[in-house]
Amino acid sequence: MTAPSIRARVRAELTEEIKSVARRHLATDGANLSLRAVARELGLVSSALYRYFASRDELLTALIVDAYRALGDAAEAADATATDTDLRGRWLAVCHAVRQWALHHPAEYALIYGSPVPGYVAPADTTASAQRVVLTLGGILLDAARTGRLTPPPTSAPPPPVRADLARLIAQYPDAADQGGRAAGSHDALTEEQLARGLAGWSQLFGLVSFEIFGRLEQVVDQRELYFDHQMRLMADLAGLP
Amino acid sequence: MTAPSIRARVRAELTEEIKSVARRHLATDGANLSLRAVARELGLVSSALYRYFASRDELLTALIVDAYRALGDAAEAADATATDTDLRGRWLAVCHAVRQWALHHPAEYALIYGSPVPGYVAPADTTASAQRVVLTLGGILLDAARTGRLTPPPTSAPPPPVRADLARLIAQYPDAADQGGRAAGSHDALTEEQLARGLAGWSQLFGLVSFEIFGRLEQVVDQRELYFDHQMRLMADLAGLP
DNA sequence: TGTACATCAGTGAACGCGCGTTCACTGATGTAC
DNA sequence: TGTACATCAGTGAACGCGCGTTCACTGATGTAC
Repeated sequence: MTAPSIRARVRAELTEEIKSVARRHLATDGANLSLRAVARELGLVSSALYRYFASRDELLTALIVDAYRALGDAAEAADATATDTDLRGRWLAVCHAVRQWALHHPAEYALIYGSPVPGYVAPADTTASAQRVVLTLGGILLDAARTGRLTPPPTSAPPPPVRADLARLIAQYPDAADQGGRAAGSHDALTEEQLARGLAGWSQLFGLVSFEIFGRLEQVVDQRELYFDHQMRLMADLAGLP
Repeated sequence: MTAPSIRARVRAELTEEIKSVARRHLATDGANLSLRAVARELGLVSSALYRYFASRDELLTALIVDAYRALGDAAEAADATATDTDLRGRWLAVCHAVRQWALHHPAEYALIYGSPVPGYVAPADTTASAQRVVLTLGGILLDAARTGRLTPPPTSAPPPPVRADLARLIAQYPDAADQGGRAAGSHDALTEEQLARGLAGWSQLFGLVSFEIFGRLEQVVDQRELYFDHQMRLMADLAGLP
C-alpha cells in the first residue's frame, strides 16, 4: 500500500474545497447552484470543475450524499453518547442532534428535507444513508421493547391494511434493527402498534425541524429549543419510552 | 354600481389565465418560474405580462396568496361539513382536507410549505391567511375545552419558558379563537398543556403531508391514506379529543 | 539516476441558450362633451 | 348620436446578463525503463 501521490492528495483536497464552496452557495442560491459562480470563487475557470465533477447534477449529488452522511453521523453519535439503558435520553439526544445539525446547516437540510430539486433525481445509493436517522430511532424503540420497557398510553389502533405495511417494515429490517438497536441476543421485534407510535415521532421530528428552519415558528414560538424538547418528549410519551 | 367594462372583465380573465399557466409551470420548474415561458404558452410576448404583474416576484406572490387562500378554504370547509359536536370528526376532516389539497396541488403545496424560495421575501399580508389552518385546528380544540370534553392522556408538562410562549398565544388570539371555534358564549380558553398537545398535531399534520408529497414515504408506507388517518388519530388521542 | 513518454489539471475561447426588464410604438377600447 | 381625446393592451426590439458544457491547447506531474 503506497502513500497517495501528491497529485492524488491535491485532487482530493480540491474536491473537498469545491464542495465546501458549493455548500456555501447553497445558502443563497438554494438548489439552483451555479457551477460558474463556484469556479469564480475558487479562482478557476468554469470548465476546470469538469475535471472533478462530470456535471452540475453530479456535484449536487455529492452534496446530498455528504449531507445524509453528516446527519446520520450526528444522529448515531448522539445516540451513542447517552447511557444505553436511558432510552428516553437516547431518543431526545438523537432528536436534538438532528435539530442542531439542521440549524448549523440549514441549506443542506433544505437540500435533503425540503422540496425536491426540480429535474433532479436522486441516485439509488443515497437511500441507504437517508434511512440512518429513522433506523436509529427504531433501534431505540427496539431496545425498549426487548427489555419490556415500552409502556405507551392507550391510543387508537392501526387498521389492518396499515398493520400490513408496518409488519412488512418490521420483517424487512431485522438486521438493520439489530445493528441500530444495542440490546443484543433476543430476536423479539416491535409490535405493529409500537412501530406506529414510534413513527409518529419520526415525522414529528422532521416536521418540527422543518417548521423551525423554514420560518414557520416565527412569531409563534420564541423558546424554540425548549419547545422542541417538550414536543419530542410528548412523542416519547406517545411511543411509551420510560 | 356599474357593470365592469369589457376591458376590466377581459383583464380579470387574463390575469387568472396567467396565474393558471404559471401554476402549471410550478410543477416542473419549481420556484424558478420563467415569465417568458408563461408568456410563450399564452401566445403573448413576454413584456405583455408586465401589464398584469409588475415583476416576477409579484406573480409569485399572487400564487402564494392564492395557495394559502385555497388551502384555508379547504380546511375551513371541511371543518364546517362535520357535525359541530363531533370534535374528532372535525379534526380528522380538516387533516384530510389539507392532505387532499396538497395531493391535488403538490407544486403549490411545495411553494408554501417547502423550502423557502431563494431571494424571495413574503409580503406581510400573506401571514394572515397562512394561519387559517392552525386557527381552524385551534378552534376545534377550543370547542372541546369549552364543553369540557378534552381528556388527554397524562404526558410531560411544558417547562415554564414554553408555558410563557403558549400563554401569549392563548391571550393573543381570543377573537380568532372565537371566530374559529364554533361553541359560542363562554370565554374559557385553552390551558397551556392543552395547547401544547394540540400544536403537536399541527406540526405532525404538515410534517406527514410533506413526507408524502416530497416522496419520503416511498417504499416505507404503501397505504398512505390509511396511514395518515391513523397518525392523525394518534394526534387526536394525544390532544385528548373524544 | 536520467531520460522518454503518458497522464492529467487547468486554460481560454466558443456554442447556444434562456432569462427579467425597459421602452417607444401601434391600434383598439372607453369616455366626455 | 357623433366626434375628439384619453386610456390601455399588446408588440417587437433591445440591453445586459448568466448559465452548462465542449474542445483543442499548454505545461506540469508522474511512471517505466
